[in-house]
Order: sequence, then C-alpha cells, then structure tokens
Amino acid sequence: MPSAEHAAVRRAPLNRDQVLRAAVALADESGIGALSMRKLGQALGVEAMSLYNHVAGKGDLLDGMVDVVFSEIGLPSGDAGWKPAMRQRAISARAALARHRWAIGLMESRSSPGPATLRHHDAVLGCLRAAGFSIEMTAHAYSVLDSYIYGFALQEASLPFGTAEETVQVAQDFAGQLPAGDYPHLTALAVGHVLQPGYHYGNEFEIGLDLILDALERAAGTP
Amino acid sequence: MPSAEHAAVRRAPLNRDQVLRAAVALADESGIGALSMRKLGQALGVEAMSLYNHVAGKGDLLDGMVDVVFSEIGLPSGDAGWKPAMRQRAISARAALARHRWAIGLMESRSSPGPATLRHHDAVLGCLRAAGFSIEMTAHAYSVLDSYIYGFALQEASLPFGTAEETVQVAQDFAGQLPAGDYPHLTALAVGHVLQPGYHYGNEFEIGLDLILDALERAAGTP
DNA sequence: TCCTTAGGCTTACGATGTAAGTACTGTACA
DNA sequence: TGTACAGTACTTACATCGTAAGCCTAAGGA
Repeated sequence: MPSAEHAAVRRAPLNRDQVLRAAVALADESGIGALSMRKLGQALGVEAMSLYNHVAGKGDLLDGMVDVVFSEIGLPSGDAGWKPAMRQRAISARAALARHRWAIGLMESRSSPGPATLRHHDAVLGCLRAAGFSIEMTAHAYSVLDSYIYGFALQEASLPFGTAEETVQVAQDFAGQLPAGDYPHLTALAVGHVLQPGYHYGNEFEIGLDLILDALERAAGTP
Repeated sequence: MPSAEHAAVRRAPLNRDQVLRAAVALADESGIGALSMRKLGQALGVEAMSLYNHVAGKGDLLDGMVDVVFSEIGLPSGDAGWKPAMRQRAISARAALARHRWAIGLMESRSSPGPATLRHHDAVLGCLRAAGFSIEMTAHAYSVLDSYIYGFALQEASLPFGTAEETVQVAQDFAGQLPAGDYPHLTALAVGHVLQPGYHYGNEFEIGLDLILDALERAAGTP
C-alpha cells in the first residue's frame, strides 16, 4: 500500500538548477527575508530537508542565487571598443541588480564566487586588456566601475520608494513631518528636485556612468 | 529577602545609547550574524527582553546602529572649497564603513535614516550648494560620490581577505586550484598585480575618488 | 500614604537551519 | 533473476532566534 501510493505521486527528481531558480523567484516576489528552507521546499512541493540533496546548506543556496544573477548580466563584447562595451555591461548589471533587489545585500556576506561570476569578471578584464589598458589601469577601471555599479544598486535598493507615486508620498511625508528647519538642504532638494514632475532616481545612473567612462578615457589616453 | 538582594545588585539603568554602542561593538568583533538580542543582553548583563525598554525591536536596533556609524563620519567643512571637503568626507566615510564591515550590508535592508544620517546628508548637500553647484548638479555629484563610496565599501567588505598575508593565501589558492585556462585574465591579474609586493586593494579608493572629483570639477565648470 | 511609571525578569510561542536516521526507487552487476 | 548500491525524499528532533504577555520592585509625585 505505501509503496504504491508513493510511486503514484512520484515526480521527476529536482536538481540544483531548479532549486536555485525557485529560490530566486521566491526572493524576487517576497523578499530575501521570506526565503526559508521550508518555504522554498513548499514552493517546490518538497520537504525542507530534501533540498539538502542539491545544496550544501543555506550558504551554498545564497551563493548559487548570486551566481544566477551574475549569469543574467550580458558579457561585454569588445568589437565596438571598450567604452560602449563597458557602458552596455554596466547598464545590464544595474538592470539585473534592480530586477533582484535582494542580490546586492547578499554580496556583502557571501564571498565564494560561482562560475558565472568568475566568467563575468574575466570577460570584463579581457575587454579592457584587449583595448590596450595596462594591468594597473585595468585594475583601476575595474575598481571604479564596479564600485559605482554596486553602490548605485545599493542606493536604489535602499530607497524607500520604487514608483513615482511612492516617491511623491515619501518626499512629502519627509518634507512635512520633519522639524522644519533642521535639514534645510535636504528639504530644498526634496522640494526643488525630487518632487519635480518626471523625476526618477534611476536616471542618475547613466549620468554618473558617463562621467566615469569619460574620465577613464582621459586617464588611459586610449582613443 | 528578594528585595534586599535585588537592591544590592541593582545597577544604573541602561539607555538607548549604551545599547546601540554595545551592539556596534558586538557586531564589530563577532560579525552581524552573531548579534542576537540574547547575546546583546548578555554582553550588557541583562536579559534579552529588557532591551525592549530601549529599542522598539531588532529593526530599530539595526537602524540605530547604522546611525551610529554615520555619526562617526566627519562632516564636510566648506572653508577650503568643495573639492577637498568632499575628498576628506569620502575618506572619512570609507574609514567608518571599513571599521564596521557589517554596516554596508545593513544599508540595503534598513530604510529609515536616523538623525546623524540626515545631518550628514544635509551637510554634504549644503557644502555643494554653497560652492555654487546648481540643484541638478548637486544631485548628480551626490549620487556619483555616494554610489562610489558605498560600492567601494561593499567590495572591500566582501573581499575574502583583509590582511596582506590573507591576500597572498587567497590569490594563490585561486590561481592554483582553478581549471587553469578557464579564467585567463583573472589569473593574470592575480599573478601580475594582486600578488605583487605591497598590493592593498584599499589603495584603489583614492585613485577612483580623485578620478570622479576631477570629472565633477570639469562638469560643473567650478574652479 | 498610595499610585503611577520605568525598567528589569520569566515564561512561552512560532519560525528557522540543520543533524541524524529511515524508506523507497531505479540501476549495475552477479 | 536476484542483490547490492546510490540517489532522493521523508520524519523527527534540537538549539537558537525575535518577541508577545505578564509580573515584580524601586523611585517619585500626589
């Protein structure tokens, strides 16, 4: 009796990839705080402990999730020169990190990169070297660009608003409810800039990116 | 009997500040993962639930800790011009975030800034405005600089090595144990740059910072 | 004097990660 | 054909976590 019943219900076995993808989906819709082994198992129709056949533990799961995000970032193709390649790759990276807001918070705690992450970094370095950057200059460019991308993603993720209406709501609350004169420049920025129609913080990304890319071009002396 | 015993043992009551400082100290030495209400209570010689007389919950505790870190960042003084002021403030911010490696990871999840945080941001904006930056240009400068600072701190915090010896160890492990030809540029960078004597990733900070500051100066047309 | 309040303490609950052990299945080999 | 084994899932159990609820005592104002 028990064997027959079990046999009837049996599905195709899970694999690591399905587990990671389900974890990413769960974190996307409910936040990283809602991602527990039990809930992830539930989403996959499986008990929590069964997941341990495919990931070594929660740490390994998180590492794998970060690697999934990196795998979504387009690799730079050096054909059109390093500058457009880096530009497009930065935009793709920000988009991936904005799609998965939890990812940037994981990067601080997780420090064992997966294959997609390594491939990504290797491709970026290769693109810069191929364009004639010295080793030192490559390291500098890599450091500024990645710091900027991650930092921007971090700020975007920690903004208390995503949509334009939320922005207005938050900025108004802020301007209205604080001790009026305590933070004059902050309130002036809120009123005179953030609350202007059409404002969206994400627009800042490419402005700063181009500033940095131009500066790198000048510093490298590379056309 | 009980009253006498309690009276004899009684200490000066806690306050929010002591709780926050102890939490920061605990996180500094054992990592943010080791910070639980029970362990924090233990460090203060108090039961976990007593902490709830001084913080509203763990979220409030974390918010307060982030604010403590911001309070350690030196405010910009505009006397010598915006550029040295921004430079020194960026260096001070990175130092604070490096002293408290857990802080950058909290910024993603916590989104209600404390008074020190607001004061800091207000001072930065004020410095730029006083130097003649337009509102838009102020917003741009603010966004690039903070993104860079936070992103750099994030990368620094997620590096698997802090000391020079650890760097060598990790880089050697990395170069030696990976499928040799899979990530050629990454291994080349490790061997030809990271493993060179005197290398320290933190040195990159000021290089990128000056790149950005120069670019801002040019963009703003401000001497 | 009594009453309020502040700041501790105890107990208890549900959720979490995971160690340990069990049961079933399909495959490899005798 | 039978048998051993490896893979995958399940069950149970435990320590730890945040925190709700309620109690006790000392200090201070009425």
